[in-house]
Amino acid sequence: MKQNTTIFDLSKILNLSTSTISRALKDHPDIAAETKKRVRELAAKLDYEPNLSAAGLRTNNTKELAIIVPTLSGFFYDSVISSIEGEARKHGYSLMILVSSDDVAIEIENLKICKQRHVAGVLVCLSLHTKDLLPFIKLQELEIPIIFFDKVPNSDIFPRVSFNDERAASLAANALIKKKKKNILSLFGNIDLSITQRRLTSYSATFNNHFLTENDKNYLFIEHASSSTEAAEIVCKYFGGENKPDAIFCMTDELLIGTMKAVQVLKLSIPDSVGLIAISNGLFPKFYHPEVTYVETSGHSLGQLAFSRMLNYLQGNKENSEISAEASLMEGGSL
Amino acid sequence: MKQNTTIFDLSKILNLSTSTISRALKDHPDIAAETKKRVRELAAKLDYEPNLSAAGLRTNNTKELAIIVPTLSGFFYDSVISSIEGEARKHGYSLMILVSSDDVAIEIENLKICKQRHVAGVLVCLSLHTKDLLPFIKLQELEIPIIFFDKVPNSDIFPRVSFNDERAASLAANALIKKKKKNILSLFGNIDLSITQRRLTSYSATFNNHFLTENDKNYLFIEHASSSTEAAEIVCKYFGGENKPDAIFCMTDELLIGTMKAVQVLKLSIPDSVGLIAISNGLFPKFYHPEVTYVETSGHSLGQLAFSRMLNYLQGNKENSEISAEASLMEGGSL
DNA sequence: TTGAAAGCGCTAACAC
DNA sequence: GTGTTAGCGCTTTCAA
Repeated sequence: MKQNTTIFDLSKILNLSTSTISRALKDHPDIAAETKKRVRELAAKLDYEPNLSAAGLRTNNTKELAIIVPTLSGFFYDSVISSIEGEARKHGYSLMILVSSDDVAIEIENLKICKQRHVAGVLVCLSLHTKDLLPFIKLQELEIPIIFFDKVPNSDIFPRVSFNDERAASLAANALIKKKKKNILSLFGNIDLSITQRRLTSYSATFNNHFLTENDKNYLFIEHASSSTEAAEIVCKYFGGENKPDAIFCMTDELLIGTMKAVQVLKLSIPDSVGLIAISNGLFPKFYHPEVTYVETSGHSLGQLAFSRMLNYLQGNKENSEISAEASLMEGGSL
Repeated sequence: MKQNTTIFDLSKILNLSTSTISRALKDHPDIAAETKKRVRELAAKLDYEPNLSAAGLRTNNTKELAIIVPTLSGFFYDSVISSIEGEARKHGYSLMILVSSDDVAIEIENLKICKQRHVAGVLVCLSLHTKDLLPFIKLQELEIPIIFFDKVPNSDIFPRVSFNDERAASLAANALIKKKKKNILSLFGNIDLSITQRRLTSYSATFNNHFLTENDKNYLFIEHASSSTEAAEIVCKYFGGENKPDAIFCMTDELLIGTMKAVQVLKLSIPDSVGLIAISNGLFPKFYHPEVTYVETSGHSLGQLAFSRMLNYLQGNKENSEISAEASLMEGGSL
């Protein structure tokens, strides 16, 4: 086995001390330019790379971040992770990935791993049923910053980054109002989730406010589905009946996929026989023809925002507010 | 700041040496059961967790794996990573994620990070245009095992795990032959990629072999597209003409997505007016109605296989062969 | 401008 | 069955 070159090897060859080598490699101002040059050249020649375990042990700065997500194979977290990984590398951090599978026990295990590895920080999207924040608080007490993103706790002792769900939902509602849709099948996710509650409340309120002032009426058929299959079934049911909706709203990409499958089954023509709008990451709407009009809640932006807050925090700016990533309407041809 | 509990803290409280603590926590046979119990109880009480940087430095075993992928936001690598992360955690390993963005320079930088972090092993899917294997060889010389998956080098000094592309393509071809399709629009990816070449060669050969013995004829329209948009354009072109194909074959999910968009534009009825088959990860075919018949090349299986080879390698079984994950036909209703 | 020395937390050879 | 000790590779204080 070829041995790894260490700072000690370099010091012997150059007749310098290990501290000089260390400083030279870090471009420390005390070291003579000539010395730095010699050190750097030899380091390059011998393929020297610092051992980050050793440095991390010594300085208690591992330059490693962790991200905990409920799942990977969705259509969302991959884009968040991708965006954070890129930013992290730019700033000299590596990214460890931990999947909780929406299981509280695994989530706690993952936090333990973060502690064992002395990560510099953790980005967390809460699992579906996390109630107890104590494990997170304990980690924070050890000076490991936690930034919550997407599914964030209702607690102002943590920095949080999420979407402006209220605004996303009202943007969609306004788009439907503008198109004078009257019978709108409105598909929401599991009602127990706070994201569903926020989106639903704002969505309903937007319609109510409008029809209070306008001398007009419309009907919202609010339904809840927790999978794309369920969404498809609901759509089929509504379009099998007499009073067919003139528009469909989908709260998530998952529901959109189910809806579009039903649209194919029913051979509905979009937007002629029925209009369609969704809240989406932005990927799937482009896979259909006509492309689906959607309110964008982009994983990429959320990732950027989460990472920049992490960086701020690491630099000492420890603000614990919740910040929202903006949502905006993207016109396809479906409404 | 609350200090982290160390083995030294435990040793002082229990009046034992650090080595006894260390051994007790590792369930070393030399240590008395009673001692182990006392140590474990105190450790639990004080929330002791080992510092893996320190252990890694000492033993040169970081219990951390890295995975390098060309991209995350596809429809494939997320499932591979998800599967590997799960297995890795089960076996006490963490997973660091590195994205190369199909950029050779970033790929090399990523290997440097692996070296700096002294990872226990690296799982690599090559970037599109990697030619020089030297950086990988150097890493292997440092006793950091590398398992290539999916896009693997043509070099038998590394363990490799990939799909049996020849078999996947011939399965698809045989399904088309069985349905007596005569005019098949066959969409392949970029011809420069070895995966395209393997799939195309086997696909064509399967048809040729069949029509040598049968007194029958058919026409393959072989086209290459490097994006879903291009695929959609090609499909539209063919169905705008006179001699419309009676089936479409898509080599990847990306091409399938483009094809399905074109199908919606053209309002083609599947499978009545045109049959459809793809080689796919298995996710997208389920999003359409009827569900698309496909040959499955599952990211999940590939991940499992890659991890198990890594584990073998770490346990000393250093075999450098290429192993194939099987492909199998999944019947939807599209052919 | 450079060096000596201590120590981060852990493990393991060796001693008892 | 337990303790002593050295050392993994690095950073950093203090001294020269």
